[in-house]
Amino acid sequence: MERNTKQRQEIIETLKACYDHPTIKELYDLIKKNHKNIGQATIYRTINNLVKEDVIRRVECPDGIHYDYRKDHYHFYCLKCSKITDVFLDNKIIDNLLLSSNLNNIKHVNLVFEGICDSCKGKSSYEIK
Amino acid sequence: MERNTKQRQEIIETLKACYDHPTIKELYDLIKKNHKNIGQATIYRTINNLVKEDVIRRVECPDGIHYDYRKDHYHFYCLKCSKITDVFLDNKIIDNLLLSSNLNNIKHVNLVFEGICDSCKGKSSYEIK
DNA sequence: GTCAATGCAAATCCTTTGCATTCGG
DNA sequence: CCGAATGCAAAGGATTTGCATTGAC
Repeated sequence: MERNTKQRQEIIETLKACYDHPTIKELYDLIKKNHKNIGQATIYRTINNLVKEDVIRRVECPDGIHYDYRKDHYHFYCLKCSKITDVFLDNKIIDNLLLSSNLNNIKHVNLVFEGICDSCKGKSSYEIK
Repeated sequence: MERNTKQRQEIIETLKACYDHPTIKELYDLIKKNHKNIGQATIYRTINNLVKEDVIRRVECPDGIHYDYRKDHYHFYCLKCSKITDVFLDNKIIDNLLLSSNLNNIKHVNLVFEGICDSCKGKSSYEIK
């Protein structure tokens, strides 16, 4: 169905090579380096398609939407420095969660732990960004 | 610290009376009915303050940010009709989740189950909005 | 009386759309 | 070739900001 264009390939490859959960703007800036006349409408359209096709994942955070190529884990968001880190959970834990929710037909569990990361822990007064 | 202004009261009361997770625009339209010259900048500023003060909660969904006055539960989002419903989970389940995440200093767990709701279940071809 | 909060308008930022052109199948 | 995807520019929304004024304390 979807055409395997240069742009689509580049977007997927860039996100795959990227372990730090870029926003769409960050992704656009990264891709611009290699492919300098890609249009931002292409990024928006392609990213939205990839999410619908379940090729990539949206990570919904307090500071906006980030994207992740990998889909086998969940996330931690630091309320102080906004850093996102991967959280790997046992399947059994998620099964338990689904079981006790009494829901069915769940396609995806959007799970973000929010708190203060270790390196921010020691620092003085924090402000939620 | 924060002044208890008419506008702030009205925003809190409106959200408290509201069980359907409004977006900021929906909240603005609701409040306009009673308080017709409130400025939208006030809504934005106040809502953001209330989130920081942990008085209200952001609900991050595929179709954008919704707000909830109540904080004792989680959410289900229907990928077909975009309806949000409350999901109550036993504290033990969340404790387990936190325990197996190996994280500490977690202030809040943002948890949204995404899937197809019962009333959309029967319907034909669905498209993720 | 003071200063934080408000209302208004403008500015800014983010995302989508229209359309002519390109290019994958 | 054909039609879906692209690039560009403009439109459309959403959110923030500057500033004079108001009102909570």
